[in-house]
Amino acid sequence: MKKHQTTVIDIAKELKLSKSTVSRALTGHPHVNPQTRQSVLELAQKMDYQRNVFAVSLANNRSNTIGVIVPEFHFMFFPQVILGIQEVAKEAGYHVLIMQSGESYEAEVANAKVLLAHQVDGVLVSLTKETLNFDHLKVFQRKGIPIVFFNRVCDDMEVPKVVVDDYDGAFRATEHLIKIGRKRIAHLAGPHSLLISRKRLNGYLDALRKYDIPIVEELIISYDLTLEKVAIYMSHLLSLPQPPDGLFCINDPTAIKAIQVIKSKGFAIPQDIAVVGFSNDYASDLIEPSLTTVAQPVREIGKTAARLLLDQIENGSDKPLIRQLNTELIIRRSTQVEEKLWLSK
Amino acid sequence: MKKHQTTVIDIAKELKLSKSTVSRALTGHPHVNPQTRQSVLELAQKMDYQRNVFAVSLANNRSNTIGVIVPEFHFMFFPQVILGIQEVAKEAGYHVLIMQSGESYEAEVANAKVLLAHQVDGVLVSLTKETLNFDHLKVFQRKGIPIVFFNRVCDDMEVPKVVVDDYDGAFRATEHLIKIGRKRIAHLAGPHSLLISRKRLNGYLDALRKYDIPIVEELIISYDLTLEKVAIYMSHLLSLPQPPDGLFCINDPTAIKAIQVIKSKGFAIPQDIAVVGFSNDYASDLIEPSLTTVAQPVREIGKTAARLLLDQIENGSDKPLIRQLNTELIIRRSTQVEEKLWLSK
DNA sequence: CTGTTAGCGCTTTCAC
DNA sequence: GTGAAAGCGCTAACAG
Repeated sequence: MKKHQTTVIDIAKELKLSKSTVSRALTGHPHVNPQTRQSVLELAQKMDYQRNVFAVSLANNRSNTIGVIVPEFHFMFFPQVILGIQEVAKEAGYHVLIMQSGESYEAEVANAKVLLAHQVDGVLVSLTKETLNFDHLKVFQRKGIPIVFFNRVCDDMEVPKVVVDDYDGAFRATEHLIKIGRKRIAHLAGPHSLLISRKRLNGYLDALRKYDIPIVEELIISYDLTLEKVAIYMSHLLSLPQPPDGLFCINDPTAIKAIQVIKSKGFAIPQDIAVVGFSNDYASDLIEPSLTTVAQPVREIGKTAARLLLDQIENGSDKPLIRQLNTELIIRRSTQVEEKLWLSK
Repeated sequence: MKKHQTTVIDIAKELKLSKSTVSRALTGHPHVNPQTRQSVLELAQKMDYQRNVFAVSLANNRSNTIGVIVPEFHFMFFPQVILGIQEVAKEAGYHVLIMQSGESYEAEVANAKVLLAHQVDGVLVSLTKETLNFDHLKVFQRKGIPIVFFNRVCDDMEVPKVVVDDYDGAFRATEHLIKIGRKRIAHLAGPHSLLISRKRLNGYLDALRKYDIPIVEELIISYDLTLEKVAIYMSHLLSLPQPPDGLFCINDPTAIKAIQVIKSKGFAIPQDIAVVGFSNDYASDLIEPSLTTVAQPVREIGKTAARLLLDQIENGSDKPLIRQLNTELIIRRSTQVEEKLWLSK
């Protein structure tokens, strides 16, 4: 059974003070007799006193809490971003409420409601791949609760966003494949609903255009990020009369899965087909061959987004600026012939 | 700027009702005119009305929220467990507050305070590797707030716990190494502070004893799970006059790191040294050679822990039972000679 | 420096 | 079926 929790009144009675004084002592208000404060603090400690945030929030009409909504927890990307968010939030004295939507639009809507009900002072959100309607997020705007998007951003809303330069990353990844002599470069793209899919696709296309490589429709496959399907698409690509000699994947999990399929079909990487991913996942350096990929400053994304949000909360600045972080192409063995490897050591 | 949020009073005024009636209509109280309820619900919808959980919790003295404290987010284990927790909690109508301690005892203490302040109805906790004092958690008990440990459990407190059979898993992992003919089996163990380290160590020791393999002190290295150190320990082991021919690691990240070191030193896996991990991490099937490991029912751990907690919260049952889930030995190439591989296909 | 008072938004008796 | 009033625990003027 839940027992009675000790309140300021309990402490006040015990010390024959008023609850206001106790409250002041506890919150570190300046005009309190050091003696008084001392005894209040001690007694509070002894009685397991714990400020009831609900009462505080109710009284202050602010919760000192920010909410985070991410689409999934299946790979390391979002957990890492959250680490960055927590770091900044903690420093500023904010709690973080983490919600995870499991890539479901409905869950995202529900999560938004929960955060709203918890009176968060602001929200950081990365959309699910299903999200096409944004009413549940516009509610925050209407209520004047700052919102910042990161990674999977919403194009329809004029709020700050933190992204990496997906276009540029994809461009350079593709350019790298071209520079090592690949001519038939396939692209396993993400769903069109996600802006990042479209930006990465554009980077890929423009790189081909720049180097006058023909764009072959059948080499571009857009899919819903359900990893199981990668095997199907890769088998298809590899069984084409002219299979690709290069492959750029929307993200690392996709690329890693693709590598497994390619190897199982007896193709050599990178000799027959060179592969590039996107994200620099934990596993990309572990597989054989290690994966060339576009690294994102993951933790920095979280920190930047959190800073932007806190800035809005505390200073009310709300220019809908887009903070674009840089990516870095990390070249590993999936695009590197052996000789170069020796040279670089 | 945060704007005025719509309250029951706003709705009441608009509809010329009392706030009590509005409240009753909103909460689904039986004695309300269906007509009235209908109009209240509609207006609430239209006005973006959102129940203020703080006010509700304050009035009800319960939050319908459970807290979760995990040591880290660096690998997939805890995020996956949380998925299981959320699944069960959601179904029962509870919110989940996720806190992450970054393996720091101090952060864990702070996290416990936050949860306390948020009036959680119960807590699920997995300890940091630093945690040796449990006062911050005993506070929950004193306040009558149910607590359930999982994975990294506390031996000092009489509360329900959810673990996997670490001893048995370690025993079978070691036995497997013995059965493929290994005689000098090293063990990279976790810190003694963690019960799971001790249990896995015991499983390892007992397996050796059962098969009359001498226990060699110099082959057993206990470390603090700081992955960077694995290289040092492995180099040491491999440079012994008689290097080990088998290796059992406390967890998969350790084993994966060990494999990289072993390969870089020119030893063959599994011919020179066979390796077994623990957890069946996402990456264990991706590395070369793929890692034999002890799989844990990760999501099930979360679900079981959540169910145990909800049971305590709602029915007050609080037998300090220990729920032990089974592990499964997954044999992969890090302990398998090539021939067998062909046979099994 | 400290006490008094009102009120945050909601639920919940107790009347009618 | 609905309203009035009290109270959850805390903060924040306003007096003194």
